[in-house]
Amino acid sequence: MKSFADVSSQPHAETGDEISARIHAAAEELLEERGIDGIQVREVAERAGTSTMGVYSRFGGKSGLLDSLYRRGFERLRRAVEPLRGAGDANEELELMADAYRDNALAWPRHYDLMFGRGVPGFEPSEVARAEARAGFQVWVDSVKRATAVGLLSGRPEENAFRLWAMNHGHVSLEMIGMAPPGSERARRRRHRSAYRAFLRGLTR
Amino acid sequence: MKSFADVSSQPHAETGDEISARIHAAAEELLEERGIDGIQVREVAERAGTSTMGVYSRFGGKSGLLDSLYRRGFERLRRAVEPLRGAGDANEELELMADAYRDNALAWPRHYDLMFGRGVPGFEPSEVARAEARAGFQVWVDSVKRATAVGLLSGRPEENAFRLWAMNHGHVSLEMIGMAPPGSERARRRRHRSAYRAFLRGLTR
DNA sequence: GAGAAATCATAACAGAGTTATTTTTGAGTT
DNA sequence: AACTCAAAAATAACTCTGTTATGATTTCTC
Repeated sequence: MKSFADVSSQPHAETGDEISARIHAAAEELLEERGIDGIQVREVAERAGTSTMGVYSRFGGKSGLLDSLYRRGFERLRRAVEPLRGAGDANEELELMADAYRDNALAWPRHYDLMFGRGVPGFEPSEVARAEARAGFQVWVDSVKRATAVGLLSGRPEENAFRLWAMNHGHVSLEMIGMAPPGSERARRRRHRSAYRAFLRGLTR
Repeated sequence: MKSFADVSSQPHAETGDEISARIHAAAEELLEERGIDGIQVREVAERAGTSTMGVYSRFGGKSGLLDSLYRRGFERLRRAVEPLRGAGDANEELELMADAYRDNALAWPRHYDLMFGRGVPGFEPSEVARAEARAGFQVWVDSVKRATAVGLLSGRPEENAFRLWAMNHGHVSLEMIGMAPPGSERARRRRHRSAYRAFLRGLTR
């Protein structure tokens, strides 16, 4: 794997043809099945019914493929969280979003690894991909704004949304590498949720 | 890199001889110089003035070497935080520890990557190494206990210490992958510290 | 319908971890 | 002091995987 910078303009799989979609799907399958280093160009190509060159002509190589999966991961996360806007009052909305964040991460753990860099040799997401990832963050900002408007939170929404994200990510991430205190899924879920509540109390003036 | 499980009993570099120490030092140098995939067995061996086999006979291969670096990373983190016990009142102590956590992570970013899995192909730390890492967590628990005793925090110390850790890790980790809102080092440091303060408010009943 | 551009299959290349083989070294014994 | 044998080291070979090269083929454009 030599260069990553020169493939950042590769098309997202969504926009491609049938074979691109199959390649993408095969890579995604392998990702969750075997982890990030289970994604091998030859294997992906074979599963997609094409040759290794297909991955190069369509995605610009492994890096482009990973970039595409990265974008898919953030897109999926956004789609899990976005529909919750307006669900219940401002507090319930944020609580549900925090839950959804954790659920999504644990449902697609290897994807989450990719999105936050765990286990990825020399991969750096392209600028477009990173921009998309950050754009998904806007959903959080919006909900925090709502909560601020009704007096549930105080302070700059961007800052508080980032704190909320950091709290969520910190918990999920430590949980996923086995550093969280032991406990059942129920207990861990409860821990995450109560962390959200403490977060809320701390940011309310 | 084929197996990781069978090298977990390799000695820590500390306990080894002179050449082990040189190998370890070379690997550490390469880690911070070039990142995790800059650690190449051949290069490490050459810098240490030995042959590639030295890495195998002494560390059991690359995985054992990474395991040793992992342990070193957590040890260094512990050593950065531990001396702060008893520094100032319970609140100042925790605040200083949060600062020190961030400082250590940013001073040794590639090490931090290794400790929390960023960019590491198929590496899984050995059980001993993970146990050591978790043991370092006890320092936090102790300080949180102190804070709880003086009424600064309420709730189970283990839980709160974990939340504190998760908050710290979430912030540092997002900052390191460039997902934090833009700002100077001063601004980012302030953000991290104010997150600690909010954390504290949230956990005080 | 012809030429050009992209794509595909196959194979060759290169880097890096690992294993195998041979050489050297060093301790213990007589 | 010479010899034996085991451990460690050096060198080379092996393998896996990302990448690039090379013709052949298909597809798109004019």
